[in-house]
Amino acid sequence: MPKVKFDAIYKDLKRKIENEVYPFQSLLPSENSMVTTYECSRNTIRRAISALASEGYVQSLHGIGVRVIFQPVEQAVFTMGTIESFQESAARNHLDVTTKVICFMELTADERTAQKYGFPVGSDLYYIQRVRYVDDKPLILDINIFLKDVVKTLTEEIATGSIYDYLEHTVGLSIVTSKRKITVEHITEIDEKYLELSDYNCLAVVTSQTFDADGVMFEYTQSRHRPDYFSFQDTAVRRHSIT
Amino acid sequence: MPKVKFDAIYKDLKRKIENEVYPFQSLLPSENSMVTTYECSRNTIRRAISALASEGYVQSLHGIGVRVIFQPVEQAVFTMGTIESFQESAARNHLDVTTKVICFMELTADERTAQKYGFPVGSDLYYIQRVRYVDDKPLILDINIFLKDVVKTLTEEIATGSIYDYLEHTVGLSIVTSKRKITVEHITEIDEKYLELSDYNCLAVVTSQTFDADGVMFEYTQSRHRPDYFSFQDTAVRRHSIT
DNA sequence: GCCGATTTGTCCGTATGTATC
DNA sequence: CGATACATACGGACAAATCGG
Repeated sequence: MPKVKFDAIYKDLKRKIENEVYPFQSLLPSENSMVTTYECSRNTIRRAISALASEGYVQSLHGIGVRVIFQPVEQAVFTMGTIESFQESAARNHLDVTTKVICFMELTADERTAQKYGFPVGSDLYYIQRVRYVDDKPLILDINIFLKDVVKTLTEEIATGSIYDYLEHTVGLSIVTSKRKITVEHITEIDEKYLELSDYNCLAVVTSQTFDADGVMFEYTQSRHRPDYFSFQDTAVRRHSIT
Repeated sequence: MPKVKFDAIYKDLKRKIENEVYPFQSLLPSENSMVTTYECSRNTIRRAISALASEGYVQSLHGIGVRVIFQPVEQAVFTMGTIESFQESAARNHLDVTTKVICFMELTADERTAQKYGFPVGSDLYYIQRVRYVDDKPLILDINIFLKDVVKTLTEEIATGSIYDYLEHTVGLSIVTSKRKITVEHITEIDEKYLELSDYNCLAVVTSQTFDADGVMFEYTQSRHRPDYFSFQDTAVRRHSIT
């Protein structure tokens, strides 16, 4: 159970929206009424609402109320949205997942490597290539580079499971911010070798840099997705400061 | 000038980070010290900081401070990130932009159309196809569908410019939430006809639904991007509630 | 290992402004 | 105009994490 109040309220509202206790297009109870039902301050209610708004669940309307704009979506086979690991995404969709490590090595960043990935020259790094299978179909080619200083001991066996699980629970690293970029690129020989690309000659590439709680970038990842199973979702809210 | 206090502070900090007054990896002044420099309450400071955090500019570290993790990026030719129009993106990068309308029609949503795009059956719609050129290169094929009730009068001439400008300023519509999905799809005949795709056989497709202030979805857009000029950026922050 | 200073995290109560109806 | 509802802002209180002595 979340012991943080606004988080508990956020989760409660989210659940009620997903279960259509508050259906699409309806208004949530007013902030003031929620203050009494949840026995908290209005600030706390507003924090929960703004979290929902940033996920595209609701929309605040000045002078009117907070409207539900969530609609249950037809989930693509593999959808990325918030910052979650492959394992988490797969689990959310009840999919059978395996991972094969095709390359596991340690290296030191030379000038070119440092420039390309953004690590300091001379850093000790892990370089890992993995193929991700969902229901025995090879869908993703992952290239991970980790800063050895931060992730400490990493083995091929750990890489077969969830590296993030390892980092969060065993090493005790709390992952915080992640910057991502999505592009579409021509396939390479490696892509062709490991992914069953049929007649696609390009694929979706998600590159991301992850920063740990000290603000150091400790991970660079490139996920190369088969187009037919790739989907990325996003909600954007425009600040209505139309000056 | 922003007359909203937290927004002014947000913009000031943002500028200082971009100009490296607060350089990469440094800590911002503590919240309490900013309370005195900006002459405001701590809540107001915290709102500004959290806006910066959600854009990947800074990272709050409990008990330590707020670390700058912004790094000036090599901008791709055309980068999408927040909810901004094609025109705005282009202007931000000082690009020369033209638009050609290749289809402009009105139609009424039948069963199939309504299902496919999420409009109510029987809605009156505008259906528009446009090609976007940047420096005379055809980069994007846009398919827009608008709810006629909301956008009122829309002409081919308006479609040649920025439809959003028209909607915001003339019709007075305040656009608020937008849900997007990014996929990679095979090219169609129309793509081939209008975009110079060289040897790519697929492209990046961004579909989005936009909701107005009343929570009505009034727009469905599919933007089909040439792979070599497509880039989407994103920052995700994980709530550290590792229960 | 403990303590205290610093710093961010959560929460409260209140006041005032502004938009809608 | 008044009632309702969200938006912004203030100031204060206590908790939790970090770090140096």
